Amino acid sequence: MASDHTRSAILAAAERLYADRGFGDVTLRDIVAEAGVNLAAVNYHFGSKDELIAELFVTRSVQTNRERLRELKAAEEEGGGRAPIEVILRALVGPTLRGCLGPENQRSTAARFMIRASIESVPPIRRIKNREIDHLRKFVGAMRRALPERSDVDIYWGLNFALAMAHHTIRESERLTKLSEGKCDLDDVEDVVARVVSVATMALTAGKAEAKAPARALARDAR
Amino acid sequence: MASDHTRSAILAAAERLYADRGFGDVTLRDIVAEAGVNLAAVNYHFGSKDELIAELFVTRSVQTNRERLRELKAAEEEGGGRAPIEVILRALVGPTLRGCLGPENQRSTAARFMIRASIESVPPIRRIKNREIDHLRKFVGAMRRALPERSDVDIYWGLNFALAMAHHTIRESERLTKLSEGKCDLDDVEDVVARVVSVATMALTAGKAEAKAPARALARDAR
DNA sequence: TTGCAATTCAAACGCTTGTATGAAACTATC
DNA sequence: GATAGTTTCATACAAGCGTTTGAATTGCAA
Repeated sequence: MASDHTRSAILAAAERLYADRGFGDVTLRDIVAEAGVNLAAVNYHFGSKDELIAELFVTRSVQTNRERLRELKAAEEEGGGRAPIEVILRALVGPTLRGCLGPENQRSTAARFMIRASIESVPPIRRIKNREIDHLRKFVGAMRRALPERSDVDIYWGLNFALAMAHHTIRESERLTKLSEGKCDLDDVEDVVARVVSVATMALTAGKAEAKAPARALARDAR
Repeated sequence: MASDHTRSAILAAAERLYADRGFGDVTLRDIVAEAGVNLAAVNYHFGSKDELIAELFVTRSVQTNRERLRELKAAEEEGGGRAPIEVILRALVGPTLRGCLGPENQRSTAARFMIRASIESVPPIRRIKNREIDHLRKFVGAMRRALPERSDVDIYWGLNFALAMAHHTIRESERLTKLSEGKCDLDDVEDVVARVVSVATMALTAGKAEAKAPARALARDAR
């Protein structure tokens, strides 16, 4: 089994290069040069380039998913099997946003890699994302419990919009910064989380009893 | 100038192939075979592969942008220089959604091409999207006029979330259908538009006077 | 130390890609 | 109907890619 040195050097180099330059123009030769290993090592240890990318993405996304479920479970246990919708939504989008946003200079390689994965979406990554549905169903279940009078259709749309706001904000963070001339502070991650959760909560609760508080205001003072 | 036959045959074939199989695995040789023209014709008429892709995307996106601005202008003129926020948002997301969603079997090649462009985002397309900011500023202006008491930051976030919901729904329409086991009807485009507009309106008006109507209901019967 | 499996290595393979070339075939003008 | 300009064509090019090969090296167990 040796020391795994070569294997992890490849993983680290690949993640760094993909994060910096995207999947499109990073070749295996770039990766092995950065890692200081032989070209054939990639195929020896991973089988193929796609499997290398897949392993990188799987590693990072199970981390995020685990964090999501941890928050969800904690919230539901605290509430005796039923968590408030805001907290569920926060468990859904919080880990992703925290993992990908934040001050650029202190953004981890992993974070930058996941942003790339979100923007470019190469085949091996897409294949993995398609298997994420079971994971999302757990959130659907929790949301149903939190909003028993809401129709399934509304639940699905609410979930879709929550993910939409989180992922799009990550993907287009640069554009939003430019459009707003810096007025939208994407480094204040908790403010972003609060905004997304607030809007998603409104989407899910509008029309019945109206969200307890204006929701925005209460989420706001994290700032 | 001849008949332009070759040029447009290439454009049509390229759009069709990209729409069907994505940018990743369509080569120039595939395109010229489909178009029934010579390989060198692409470089003769377009200069390079990237310029061909760029021309395809520019053509389609100026169509969408023109439609957006037409709706926006009509609404503002009708309201004497100030349109209701719902109508502005509808002008923003309506054309895109109508252009990309709808029953799959009657979805135009152009629509499927734009969905691909939204998912895969190759370099020449990304370059063009980055120049879209000026276009968005016109909507920022309209939104400011509609909601003069709202801060710029809130306006930008509202715009961001509206685009997020529209684009993400397009990108992930397949996943949403699968997750909801068909309960979310993505072929009912006007319902999707109404949902996005409704949520975005709430996001932009929450905390002050509360959106006049549940917004959803009134937008609903467009169908 | 010997033997064996795991790992590393340089080199090459085979294929595909976008692009360039220069001759041939048109088209229209005078 | 010769001429000039445009467009098409077969073909080749050069580069880059992921992958494979088989020999060399290493590390560990007997």
